[in-house]
Amino acid sequence: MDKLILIDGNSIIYRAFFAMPPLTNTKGLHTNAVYGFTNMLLRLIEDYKPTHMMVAFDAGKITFRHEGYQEYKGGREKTPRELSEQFPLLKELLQGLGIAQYELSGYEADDIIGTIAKEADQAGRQVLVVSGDKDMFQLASEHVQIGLTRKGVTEIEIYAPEQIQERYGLEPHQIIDLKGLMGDASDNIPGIPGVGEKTALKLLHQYGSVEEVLANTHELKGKMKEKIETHADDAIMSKKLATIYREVQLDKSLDEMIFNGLVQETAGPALAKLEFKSLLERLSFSGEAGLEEGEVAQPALNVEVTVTDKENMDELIERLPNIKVLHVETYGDNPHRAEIIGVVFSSEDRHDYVPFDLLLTDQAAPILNWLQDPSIPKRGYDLHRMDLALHWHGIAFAGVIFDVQLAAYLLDPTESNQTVSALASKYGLDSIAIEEDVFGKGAKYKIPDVEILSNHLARKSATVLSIIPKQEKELDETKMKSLFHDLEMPLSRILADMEKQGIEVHMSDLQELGKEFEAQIHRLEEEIYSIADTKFNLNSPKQLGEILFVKLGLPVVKKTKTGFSTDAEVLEKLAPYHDIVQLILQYRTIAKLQSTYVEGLLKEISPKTGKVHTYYRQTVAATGRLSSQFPNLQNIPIRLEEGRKIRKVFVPSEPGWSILAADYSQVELRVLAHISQDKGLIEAFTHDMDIHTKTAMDVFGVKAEDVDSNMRRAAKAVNFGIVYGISDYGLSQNLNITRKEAAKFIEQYFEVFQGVQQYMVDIVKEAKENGYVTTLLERRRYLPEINASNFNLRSFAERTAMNTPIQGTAADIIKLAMIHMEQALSDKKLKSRMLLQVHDELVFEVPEDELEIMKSLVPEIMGKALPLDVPLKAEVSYGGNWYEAK
DNA sequence: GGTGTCACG
DNA sequence: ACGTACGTGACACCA
Repeated sequence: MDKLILIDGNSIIYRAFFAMPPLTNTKGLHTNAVYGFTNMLLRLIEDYKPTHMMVAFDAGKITFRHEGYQEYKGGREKTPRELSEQFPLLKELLQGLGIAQYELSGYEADDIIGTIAKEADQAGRQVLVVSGDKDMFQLASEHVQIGLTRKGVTEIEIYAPEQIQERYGLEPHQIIDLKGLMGDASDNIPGIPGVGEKTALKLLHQYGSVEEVLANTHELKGKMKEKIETHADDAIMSKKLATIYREVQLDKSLDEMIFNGLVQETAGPALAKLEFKSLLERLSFSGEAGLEEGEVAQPALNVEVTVTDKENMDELIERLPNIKVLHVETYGDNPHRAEIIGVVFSSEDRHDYVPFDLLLTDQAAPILNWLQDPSIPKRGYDLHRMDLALHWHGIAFAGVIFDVQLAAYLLDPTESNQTVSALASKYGLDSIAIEEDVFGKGAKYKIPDVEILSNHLARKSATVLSIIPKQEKELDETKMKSLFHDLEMPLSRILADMEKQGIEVHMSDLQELGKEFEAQIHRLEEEIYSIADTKFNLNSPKQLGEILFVKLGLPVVKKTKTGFSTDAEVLEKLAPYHDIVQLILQYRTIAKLQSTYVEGLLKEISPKTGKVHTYYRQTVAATGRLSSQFPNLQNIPIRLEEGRKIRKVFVPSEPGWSILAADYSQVELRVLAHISQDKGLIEAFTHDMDIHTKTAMDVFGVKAEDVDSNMRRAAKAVNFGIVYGISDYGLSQNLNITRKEAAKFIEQYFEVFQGVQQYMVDIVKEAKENGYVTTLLERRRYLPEINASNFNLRSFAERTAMNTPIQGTAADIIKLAMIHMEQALSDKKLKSRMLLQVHDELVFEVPEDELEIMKSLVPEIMGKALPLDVPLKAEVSYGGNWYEAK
């Protein structure tokens, strides 16, 4: 039995546009409407399994309806540019998916649909018309149903004549009479003024049609009669306008609409081009009935996998010289604690899977030697993680030269989905299963049978292998080859070494500190409960809000999505009203220290080493910075004394050694001075002036000795603001002043630092032209929203354009310094070890006899990391623990 | 899993 | 008029 689906393309893309949140691809094209459309399309295909499909579009602006009525569809909002640019995208996608589309000059989509539906109906074929427009109801019949989109777009509601009867008490053909009487504001169809749906329905239930209503006006009375009589012509014309023309001369046959499922070869690339990754993944692996549980549908990808056992291991050993890609499959988020499931060794024509246990047998020794030989180049995806996992299993992995994840990060640092599966889509390669489908997620994680497992891992490894040349080309085109090979790749080795080394935490001291915090927490809790006269969960913002704003009736300063805001900023403002507030602030401070820095840190101490081994992530921060996890050692307290004490438990791992820390002084502002070439800023740093005081002098026009603490504080905030991509609103919030005052500060600042102002203008312009910004070392960040018509999105992108080159260049610089530092330590055969990086600070542990040399070596190397037009300065300090190194 | 809060640069 | 400072990660709630 034939089943036709006819889609009103214009209507659905409109609905989709307004139903979907904004969405742009990396090229800055809006794709939300196409995305919504596609989602709906896939759902339709799944649910209705059509044999024929066609999407109709309006063609041109003037249709035959305008011949009689110029104002038809007048008064409509102009189609937003964000939508109009999506029409060609949709049409191209449909072509790729293998779905017929049709438009005919002078006709609207519904006329085409009406004509086809009529023919199909007469032939007895089942038809589903999909639209967001109720006008389509007039087409309903025994064989023709109308699918009307609901609130969103993916949900559709089916109307057969019975449902229309139920809803309006009308036959489908009477829908045009309804429109004739009540009109349609969105199409500028007038109808009869003052007649809405209710009146129109009443009249139609009585008389049946517009003509009959007009013939019987004598039976009506009052205003109604008058209006209908004076607007009789309008009603007739409106009915005509609402009538779908069903006699269009079509030059398209039913055969051209045959739908045999999506055309895999072209659908993949078309979806990939739009960067619809989730759809790509969904398409490849769903809706294919008949799979056993745990089995994953795999589209054709020529991968043969050999599962290694004792008998055939020698084959693999012989092939080792040909291996191009290595994949170590791990389980667990924290690579220091990850289990290793197995390893794949890939060359173009063969993939060997080795279960990890087998790798630890004597027979596998040559394989281990291969893994540990630094002169043998290794390529793969996330080698950093593999290295750590192997390390804790006693294998000293070496020789990495190309990491696909790291390359993917440089090519688009804002892409959060960098899985091999996502990269396969990006490069239009045969898709591979997503991890969740193979292993299950969370508690349901289960390693599948070796057959499925080895096949999946081999496919992954094969994909990695074919991605490498594509990335090499792209890195070349984007001038990031050197950044990749000379900076990020070597850095990944250094980070892994720092992480393996770890930093010692004095456990019993930390526990002692925990006891002190515990006592304070207890005391504060008691006091707070007694003042509040009730016990409640102090850690629950909801319950706390209830106490403060309902029970105690304190003024509400700020609201969150879910209720009252109780953050520190709010509590500071409430402090004068009630004694309880200060106590809550203290409680919050100590509770944070206790849960995150005492209990949290204790949990992370390795029983094996007595140290914490953080994991630096090199592929998450959009600006090029590192991030730190398990535990995060980049946010250990320092600003408040209570918290700063935590630093005392970070100690050297060998007796007699010291902790030495060196931090860059004002790197970001120095970078800004260099990039902007601002004369005043360069001058200030050349003479190593206190930059905030200098800013205060210039902005407020006073002498150095007349800068008071308030002026310096304001100047400091302005400097921060500049680095963040300043806005008067942001500055006013930070300084607690009015927006006008903030704007005045900014104006004065730019008056003095005109080079900075020019930079801000230029960088935004550059971003708008290129679609991206870069750092000094050519690190790149795309800003697809830089030309958005939405003010917020655009402003955000503009601030990012100002900030990223600054923050990113600072990140480049310290990464360079780390590479130079590691080189120097090894050249000079020093025993000192680099342990931590905190954005602008490096932390070492240093033996007694190297203190002197390190005190001068570290700042020297940091200072020379990258020559700028202003000096770079690093300040060094040391002591028996991290607290004392201040 | 999302939200609020807070620690750092 | 619009309403956010830039970049992260961890913890505790709560549905």
